[in-house]
Amino acid sequence: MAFMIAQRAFIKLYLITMVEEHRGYGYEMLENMKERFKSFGYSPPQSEIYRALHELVHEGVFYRTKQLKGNDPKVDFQEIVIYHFTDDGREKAKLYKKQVKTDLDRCIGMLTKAEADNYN
Amino acid sequence: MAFMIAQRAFIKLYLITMVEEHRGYGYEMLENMKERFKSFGYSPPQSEIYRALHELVHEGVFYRTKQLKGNDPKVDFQEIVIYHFTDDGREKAKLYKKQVKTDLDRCIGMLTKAEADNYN
DNA sequence: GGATGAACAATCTGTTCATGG
DNA sequence: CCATGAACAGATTGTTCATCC
Repeated sequence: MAFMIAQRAFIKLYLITMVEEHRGYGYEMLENMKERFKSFGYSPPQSEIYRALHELVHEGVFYRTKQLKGNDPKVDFQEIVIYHFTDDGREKAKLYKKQVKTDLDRCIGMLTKAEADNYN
Repeated sequence: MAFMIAQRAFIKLYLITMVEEHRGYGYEMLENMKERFKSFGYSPPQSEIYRALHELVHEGVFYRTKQLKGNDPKVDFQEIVIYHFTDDGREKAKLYKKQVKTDLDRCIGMLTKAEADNYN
């Protein structure tokens, strides 16, 4: 058993939730996470977001489509990659989230214990 | 800023507290931590304990003395390494613990937030 | 600046090996 | 088995570079 939850798993958890909510593409999700954790002084590195996305694709949870960001190609040629659940991806994701939940609880327990054990 | 607290820091925290309480040597502290976290399925690896101890010595927090485990050399020749605070080690340790406390709080906050954000 | 991807280097961690009583 | 230490291999991570619009 590992010590703490890995950053990778933590990010995957958020990515899955964001895809559930149809927030689509990498860069946007990166900015979203940065904003959420700004007050914690944590800024997920860009590379980790993409690695996590690639892994989820590789694991058969997501598949990718490409589209232009703007609806009118004349206006914006920026191509973005959108992620969607595969047929059994939703089920896989559900299971994954369940496992992560267990791990989150375990980590919170250990950290709380450490505070109790080491500070008055 | 790193994502989560490092295992190294977590272990150092416990080592400092244990030395404060005059629980002396590496192997014993290892067993102690294993026992404490057994229910969490976490078993700190032996190498990490020693690395953490070496670092604390290197950082000038601890110094080492050697002694035989049994008081009677005829009974037990097992040599053990005892750790003590250096002159300014106590102060350094206090500061270190303070920093770790901040980090523990931060981590608990992030993990709790993750549960709130990703589960119902 | 927005968006994606890959390469690279550093760090951290887990397992194994080595030594001795 | 108790006790310490080091070596080694692998995984994770952070920074940087590359590319395109």
